[in-house]
Amino acid sequence: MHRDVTLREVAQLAGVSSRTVSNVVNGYANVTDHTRARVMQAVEELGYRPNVLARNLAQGRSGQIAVVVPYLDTPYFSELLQGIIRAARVQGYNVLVDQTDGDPDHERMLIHHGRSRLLFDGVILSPLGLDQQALADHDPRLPLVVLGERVSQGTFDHVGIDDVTASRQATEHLLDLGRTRLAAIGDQPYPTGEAAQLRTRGFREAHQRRGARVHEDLIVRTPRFNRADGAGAMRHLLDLPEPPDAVFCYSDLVALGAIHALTERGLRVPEDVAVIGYDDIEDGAYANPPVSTVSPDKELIATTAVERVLLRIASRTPPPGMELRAPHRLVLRHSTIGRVASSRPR
Amino acid sequence: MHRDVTLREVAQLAGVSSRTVSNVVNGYANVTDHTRARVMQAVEELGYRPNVLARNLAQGRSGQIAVVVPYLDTPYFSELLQGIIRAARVQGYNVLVDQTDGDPDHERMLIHHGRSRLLFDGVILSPLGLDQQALADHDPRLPLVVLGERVSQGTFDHVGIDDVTASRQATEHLLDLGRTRLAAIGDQPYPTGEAAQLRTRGFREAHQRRGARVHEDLIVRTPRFNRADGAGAMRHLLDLPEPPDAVFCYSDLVALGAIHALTERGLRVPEDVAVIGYDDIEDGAYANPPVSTVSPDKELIATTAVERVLLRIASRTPPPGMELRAPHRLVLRHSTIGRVASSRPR
DNA sequence: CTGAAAGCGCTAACAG
DNA sequence: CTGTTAGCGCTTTCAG
Repeated sequence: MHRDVTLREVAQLAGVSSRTVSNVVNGYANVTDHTRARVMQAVEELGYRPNVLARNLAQGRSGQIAVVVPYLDTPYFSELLQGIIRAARVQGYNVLVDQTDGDPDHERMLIHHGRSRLLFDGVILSPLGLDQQALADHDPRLPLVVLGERVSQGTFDHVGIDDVTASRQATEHLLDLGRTRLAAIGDQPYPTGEAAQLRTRGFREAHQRRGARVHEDLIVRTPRFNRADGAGAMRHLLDLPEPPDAVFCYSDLVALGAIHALTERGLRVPEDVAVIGYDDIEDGAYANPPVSTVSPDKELIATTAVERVLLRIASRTPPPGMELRAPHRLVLRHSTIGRVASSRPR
Repeated sequence: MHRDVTLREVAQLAGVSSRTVSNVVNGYANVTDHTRARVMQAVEELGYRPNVLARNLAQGRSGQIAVVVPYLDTPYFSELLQGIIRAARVQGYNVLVDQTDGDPDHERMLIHHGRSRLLFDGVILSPLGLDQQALADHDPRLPLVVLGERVSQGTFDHVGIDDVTASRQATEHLLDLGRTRLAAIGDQPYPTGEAAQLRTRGFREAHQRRGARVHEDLIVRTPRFNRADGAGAMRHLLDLPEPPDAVFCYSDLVALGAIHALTERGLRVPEDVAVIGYDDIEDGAYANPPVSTVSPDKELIATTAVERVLLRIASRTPPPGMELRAPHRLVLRHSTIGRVASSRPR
């Protein structure tokens, strides 16, 4: 393994100082066309490529952001991650991905800059194990953007959609279908379950607005928002003396699990039970039946998160924490309205 | 923003040289218990945390591997990525994730060490746009592990399953069900479609073994292995004068798309058409009906890939390229065998 | 087992 | 517009 070409060698060959080469390589305009050409030629000739490690050390930044999600195999997160990586690359940033499995200690470590400094310049975090309190305690020097349904504490940005409104609209849709016994799957009445609680609030508000009464025993808790939880909760609901005729699920995975359980029992969706989900993942569109859902603008969430974290990285003094709301819309498919609409997704 | 604590400051406080602190921090045994304790205390007291950037430069390695997949929102890749990140973390490595969208230039850039040196110490690549030829041309100094169905060229490792056998078994299963008009969705008869070609080969071999004849017009090409392609291909097949009574899909997504199209036309799976997929993604298990599939040992593929790339990184002289085969098994669900088996996945 | 000191390759004051 | 030079903070050879 022969030694790599260094900046200095390029400078030597081009007959200029290393400072000038650095300027050329980094596009700092202060160079004559003529010198630039000479330098470029030397770069070509020697096959020079900058050593990021040295640059990082000299600049005191890594040019990387960390994206931290609870579970990578959750379609919602992978779809989001995709957008984040694209947006970051455009800005010349690389993305370090980490998965926490919802482990609070792991999440806590990350908002304190990991176990070593400077590995990443900022973090985009989708918290699961940490509540508001714990999040507020993050290293104030670490540019942080939080995704999901937490509220900004002034020291970091928060990007998400209006969960209460979205949930209310989803529930109203079910009520407007003439359904009367609505279930909700996914409540989490404890500090780290803020996302879930906002959705439950929307669920209640919808009933209130439509003058319907909430069936408290049809609000089911689940530890996570995955398929297995959805299926389990649905089975539980079907075992009740008076099962629901519609279900608002706190994620599309939960909805898919619920539909799985319904089918298993020989029930039809939506004829016997209407189902609506949340997140608008691709699986939902192709499921049988295709699942109605709350569709957040994921692309915008991703680009906004990247934009904000880079802005924080670039700022000398940390900007105040902002609350950023992306738009959402209700996407109606067979799982609530039946085969009346065109069935072809996309 | 106050300056960070450096190794030297710790050394000063502990009354030892920086060399010793370095030894302690990195666990190089050559230190007295006594000195170690003193150093540790100083570390605590000052809240010292090593600066990775400096360490990287001094060591000439980044402690990162790049994982490069065509599409992050493809469940198969996100499930694999999950395993890779876990395995890498155990070894103290961070994972840089990149998505190529199958762009050959992007892939080519990566196997030549990206646009700058040392950003990552090795690469795990799932190629899509590059064929054997192009892959063989990778920077020989870059530790490389290739996933999927390519064959090692001697200069990198290849980790995958035995596609021909797996595909043959899936097809035999359909034939053994008594189906006679088998379709295959996903063929790609061009240089970068090696994965697809191996599956087509297995499809043919199965017919041969069972003494059945291959219906050439039922082998459908698709540019990708996603839901939309699956649905499109299935619609095409259903428009034929004599549609198939069973379909072997080259991915579970294709299978889900195919089932979507079948349901749309009012056909029943598997009564009218049996469907089997490939990859064993979670969606398949919860789909309606649950999808039979070829299940590769993803966990093993992930850990093996990490193991091999780290081994290559650690080796002074590059080890010869190895061909590593992970096991697979056939998972039978309703989409081929109907409701006879237990329906609860997992 | 520990100390001193020379880099790692690049950036960015500070002149000129 | 370009050259000189002093770091960035850590690792690591070489002595002792």
